[in-house]
Amino acid sequence: MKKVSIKDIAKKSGVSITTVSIVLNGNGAERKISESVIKKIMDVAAELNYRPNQQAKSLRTGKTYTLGLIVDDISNFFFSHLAKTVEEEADKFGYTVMFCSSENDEGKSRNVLGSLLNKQMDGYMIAPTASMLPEINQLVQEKKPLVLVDRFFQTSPASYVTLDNYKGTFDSVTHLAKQGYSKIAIVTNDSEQIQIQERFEGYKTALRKHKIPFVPEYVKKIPFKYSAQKAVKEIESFIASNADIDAVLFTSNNLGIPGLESLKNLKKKVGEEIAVICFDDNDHFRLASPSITVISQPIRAIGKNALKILLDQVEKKELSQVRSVLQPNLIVRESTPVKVAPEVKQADTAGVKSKKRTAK
Amino acid sequence: MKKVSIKDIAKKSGVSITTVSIVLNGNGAERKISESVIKKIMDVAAELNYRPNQQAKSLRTGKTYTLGLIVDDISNFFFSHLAKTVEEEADKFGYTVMFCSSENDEGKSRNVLGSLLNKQMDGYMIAPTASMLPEINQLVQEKKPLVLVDRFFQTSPASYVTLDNYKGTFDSVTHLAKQGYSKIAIVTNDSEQIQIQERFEGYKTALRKHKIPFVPEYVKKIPFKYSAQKAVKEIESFIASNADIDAVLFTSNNLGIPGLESLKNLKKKVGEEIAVICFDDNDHFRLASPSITVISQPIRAIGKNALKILLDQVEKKELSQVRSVLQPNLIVRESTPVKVAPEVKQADTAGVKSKKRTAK
DNA sequence: CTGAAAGCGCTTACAG
DNA sequence: CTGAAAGCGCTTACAG
Repeated sequence: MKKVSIKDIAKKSGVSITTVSIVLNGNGAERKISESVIKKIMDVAAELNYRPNQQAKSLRTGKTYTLGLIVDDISNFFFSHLAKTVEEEADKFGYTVMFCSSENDEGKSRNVLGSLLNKQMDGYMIAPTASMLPEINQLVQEKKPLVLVDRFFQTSPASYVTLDNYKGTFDSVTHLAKQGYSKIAIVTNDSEQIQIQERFEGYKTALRKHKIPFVPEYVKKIPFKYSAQKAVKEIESFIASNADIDAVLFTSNNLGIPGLESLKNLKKKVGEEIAVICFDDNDHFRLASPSITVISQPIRAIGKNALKILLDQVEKKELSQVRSVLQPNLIVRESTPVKVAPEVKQADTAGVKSKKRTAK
Repeated sequence: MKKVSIKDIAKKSGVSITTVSIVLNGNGAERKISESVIKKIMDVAAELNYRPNQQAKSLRTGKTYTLGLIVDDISNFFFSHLAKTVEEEADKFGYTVMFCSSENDEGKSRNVLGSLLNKQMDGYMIAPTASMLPEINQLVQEKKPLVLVDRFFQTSPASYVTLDNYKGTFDSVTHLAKQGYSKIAIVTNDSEQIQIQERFEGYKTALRKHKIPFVPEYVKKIPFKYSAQKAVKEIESFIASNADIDAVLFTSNNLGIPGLESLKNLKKKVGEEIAVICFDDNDHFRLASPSITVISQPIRAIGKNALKILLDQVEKKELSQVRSVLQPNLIVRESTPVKVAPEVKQADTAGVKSKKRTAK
């Protein structure tokens, strides 16, 4: 009753394992195996409830039909939805996906990548941490199918799909400026990661364009490693000590949720006392009262694109670097109304800059 | 430059592959391989950037160090958090996890289970759909390590970890009754799944206990398959056509989010015009205004327990059925204040039942 | 202390 | 039309 193999089927059908293998792989007709033998083999296989051992197949053929996905944290809204899409799409092509969380940790990411490598994934989809650059380049050099998601390295030849992060924050600040806000804080991550940098650049450039002075005190950087609780505390004291800001931009889901909690704790009325924009949409931002204006990422498109790029490599259809940059989508909701300034000044961007702020 | 194997290391070190295998598995000392040979082999392996082929190892040893996880939908809050815990814990023991979404679909779940089976997982953790019963029993019969999560089959000898679902809804209704509500609706799934049934039982029993009549019109069952949008519409018309209800209980995250959206659309004031309790906690319920009273599941504990049960089977430490039932936690928030009835009746449960409702 | 050989379950030229 | 044999990259008795 133990594990049935093609050997068992061969014996029971009275043919060789070669024939069984051919038939089971659907090449019976092509190889002109007789109808009766094909039927016999199929029947016996079904009867014995045969399951091909993918390990053995892979060892022989070099294909595992398994893809490895490494993200920061699978429970994060963005990544779990990305994983869903990737899995759905992969399934269509007969691939299963193995996922790992890097926890944004150098050691952990090295470990999980190593273990995926040992398990011979057919391809790798990775949201890399900064420390992974050497490994990423090594993968490219070894010509392993690989696509980076959410982030990438400017110096690396690895393919990637990412968001136009710059545009995301640029559009946010532009929207805030148009609504009459001029004391726009940004809460972002303390990270060298390209997407974080670009979000910050978009913020600064948009301020300049709208003639709003850049105020270093309005910038808060939270380390990735902080727990949500710790982030809440930090953001709370940041907002409290900058009582004059009239708008705040959270550059990720992971910052926006704690951010809103901070504002709730401080009893700052969102949309009235302070305008809020968050990166990444989610249920809470949509359903909150007031609902939150967001920069939404086209998560499904990101996942689909990345998977396509990856499978094109796996199937050797496209091996050169492909860079896919998708556009974010500003969804205006209730948290960013036209500003009703105490001075009842016209909500005109040009007019707002006048009052030069002195460093505190 | 292609794939380095132990053969390459053997050649370069001038020893046999047997010796290489022994050393690489850390049994060099035990097998009394000379220090110098060990060092030589290790050096060569490092130099060649050797990676053991897990496929080959597995084929030989029968262990893949991979666990399969099948859930409804990995992007769902409950399951993505469960996945995170499972992955974290598995990693501690050297296992990687492969996840699949069954999408609550008979065909899809059969497919994903089949492909995991072919890939020879060391163990299976499954949130089974009703249709999976035969496959589940087959797994048990074949003595494959298996643990069910979130749901189980009363007739099946498979181990499981689940929530005391009955208590979850029972406590909810009790809380509502104590707060003075007596027209308590329930929005649940249209499903035979045990956990759904139990939640419904808890609701009915609690009503009886608090002498609140059970009103069939107050029950709304939404099919699993409905999209969130469709659920919103259904719940909206349900609430609209039962204007007299004073409280509503959503028996899952997947119902609570659309449910709150419905109430928002209807401009029904949560906590004032209608009390709300949801199953499963999440960011939105916690941060909403008013915040939502919930029955929270100890997701981490569920994941940890399930993984332990599974690994105990994998390592043959405990092979008999183990049933783990964890307790839910009622977190009272702002959506279920003491009822201020128009009649200013005492918030006394016994007194409330008086006014007999006529079927609409 | 170390190595030759068998075998895990498959596929794939090659031969007839 | 079908089969014998080699081999994928490992581990593991067994022998010396």
